[in-house]
Amino acid sequence: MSEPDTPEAEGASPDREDFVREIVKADVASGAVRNVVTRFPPEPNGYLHVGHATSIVLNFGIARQFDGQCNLRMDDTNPAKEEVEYEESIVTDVKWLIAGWADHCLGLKPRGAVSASAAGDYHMPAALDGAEGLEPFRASDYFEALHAYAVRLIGKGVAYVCDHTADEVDRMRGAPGEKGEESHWRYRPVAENLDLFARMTAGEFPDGARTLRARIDMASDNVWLRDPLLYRIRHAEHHNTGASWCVYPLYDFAHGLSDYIEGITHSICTMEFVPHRALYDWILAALDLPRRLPHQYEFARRNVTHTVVSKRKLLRLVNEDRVSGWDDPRMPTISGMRRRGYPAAALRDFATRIGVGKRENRAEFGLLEHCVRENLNHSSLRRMAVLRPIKVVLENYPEGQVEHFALANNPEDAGAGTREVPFSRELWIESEDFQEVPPPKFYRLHPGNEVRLRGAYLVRCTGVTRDPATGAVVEVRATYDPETRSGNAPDGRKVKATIHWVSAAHAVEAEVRLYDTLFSAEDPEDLPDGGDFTGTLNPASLEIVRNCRLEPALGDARPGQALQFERVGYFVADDRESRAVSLVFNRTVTLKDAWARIEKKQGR
RNA sequence: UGGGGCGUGGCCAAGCGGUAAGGCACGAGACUUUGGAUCUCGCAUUCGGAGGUUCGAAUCCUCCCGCCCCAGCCA
Repeated sequence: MSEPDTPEAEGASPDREDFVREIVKADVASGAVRNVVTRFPPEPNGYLHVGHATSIVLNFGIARQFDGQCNLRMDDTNPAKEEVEYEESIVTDVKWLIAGWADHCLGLKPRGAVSASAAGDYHMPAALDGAEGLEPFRASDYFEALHAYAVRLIGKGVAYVCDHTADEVDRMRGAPGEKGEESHWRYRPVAENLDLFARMTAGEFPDGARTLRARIDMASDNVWLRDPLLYRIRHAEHHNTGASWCVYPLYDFAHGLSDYIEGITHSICTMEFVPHRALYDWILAALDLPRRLPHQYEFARRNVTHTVVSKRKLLRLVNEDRVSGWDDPRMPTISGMRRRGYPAAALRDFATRIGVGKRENRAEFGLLEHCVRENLNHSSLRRMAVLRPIKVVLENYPEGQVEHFALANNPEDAGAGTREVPFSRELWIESEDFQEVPPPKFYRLHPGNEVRLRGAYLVRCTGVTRDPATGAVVEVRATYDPETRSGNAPDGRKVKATIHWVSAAHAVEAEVRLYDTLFSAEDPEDLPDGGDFTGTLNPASLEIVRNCRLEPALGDARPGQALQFERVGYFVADDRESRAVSLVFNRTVTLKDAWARIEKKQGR
């Protein structure tokens, strides 16, 4: 089959074929669907996380591939759990994730609620691109429409007001495998239902006193078809509609109709909603709607090792101060990953690589890191930073002399230019780059050995200076070869290692935060009986290193700018914590470390 | 014990009756002024299991096994 799809803005992740795309493609080919419209409908009761990211990439990716659109919608039908703070973070995160990739597919709407057409249809298509004052769609902007649809259902005799208590309803629904019991009010006359529903809406009854239910089949094998609840009474203010309502629709009633109102063609959700599909279809079919009906398709939620994505658990981490907040760089939230320095394109690449399927899955965290490294290798500025400094004195380098070396900002990208790095007699090097007694295969600095100082000279270690009291090495002594300026020896001799350095006199100090996975366990939720997931929290997930010595160019690092501290890892200045007095850098991800593997093999 | 979904290498995942893609991880080597990057090579005689249909089965049929979801007035 020919592939009309165009090459990607980011060559690494072409839109992949998956079962959802196959369905969409077939619908377009058959003419069943003309304009593809998907939607991303989070409930604003928490911050978006990696799982949402994969859903965003799927939904916007499809919109993008088929020249359609993807509506951002707040699924805000529960006034008790939702907040504007979350809504704002969701908009920010979605825009950030799709920026430069699918912005043109983002479906938004003008302010305000839907209203009915003359024919009584409720339709709210996305606003034209570039229109003023757009905002996300909101299920709460359909409350009026939803209510009208509920009244129609009552009028058709397929919905009724039920007076049973919550406990009774639960009990009468019956367990899977047995039949349910019909409500005493199941055959209430239409007029009485209409009156009661109006009075529920008017606030005559307390919370929980009555509900509106669909009359479907109490004997169904599918428990979601056993007269599901459509509306409940909640005397609560809603963050969008204020005190206008005291009855609120439930998910199953609101969702399919919201899809219909927006003209969604493919409503993609996760596997746990498979049993709900029959209800989704029932509601839409029962209303005799004039326009094409949306359809629901389900895929398996994507999981990642060493983390959790349940909102309840993420909320606990925040509330119990296990992390500094929703955007703690260790959090699997989009805002956390952004703050940690993960590029949006890397997240999209990750989502594309793990694919879309119906199987349970848990992608390795290492794959996410791979995607981040691959992106950053091409985009980050190289800098030198010594995290745990030890001083090296070049015995034969003139005191007071300063040279400047022009080092490439990115060897992978000649266009990135160079910057000047000062060099002098006293330097800081990484303490782990010096070993007084070198282990096997250790090519870096040790007495008698010669190494290259990146972009500068070859130096040979001549010895150490010790603290007379403790005997500890306080300083490494070395000589440099003036003939090796810029790193090559005229006699052609080779060194096996290149190490990074910072001129002591010119160094900038900073604090660096090293992150590891938040949880030690691959699956933090796979617990021995009765255990709590916080028990698998990684005690070493954050290490703060102070008094790091950085090359001067890092003194004015711009927050958000991707950096590679050569030989150490990728970093980003923290826009929240950095102050003039002490810069703070977050480690995005380490560089791959072949030496660590050798050490491991050597059993150390 | 009802209904539904799913089982392809360590992880993810193509495959849609014609003889097991790809990525990550891992291993070996080359190259290297980042022990980074890059490059090369290796890595499932077999697709949860057992039968059957077929010239031919991961793909079709039957039975079995395993895992997950569903009894919120949450989404």
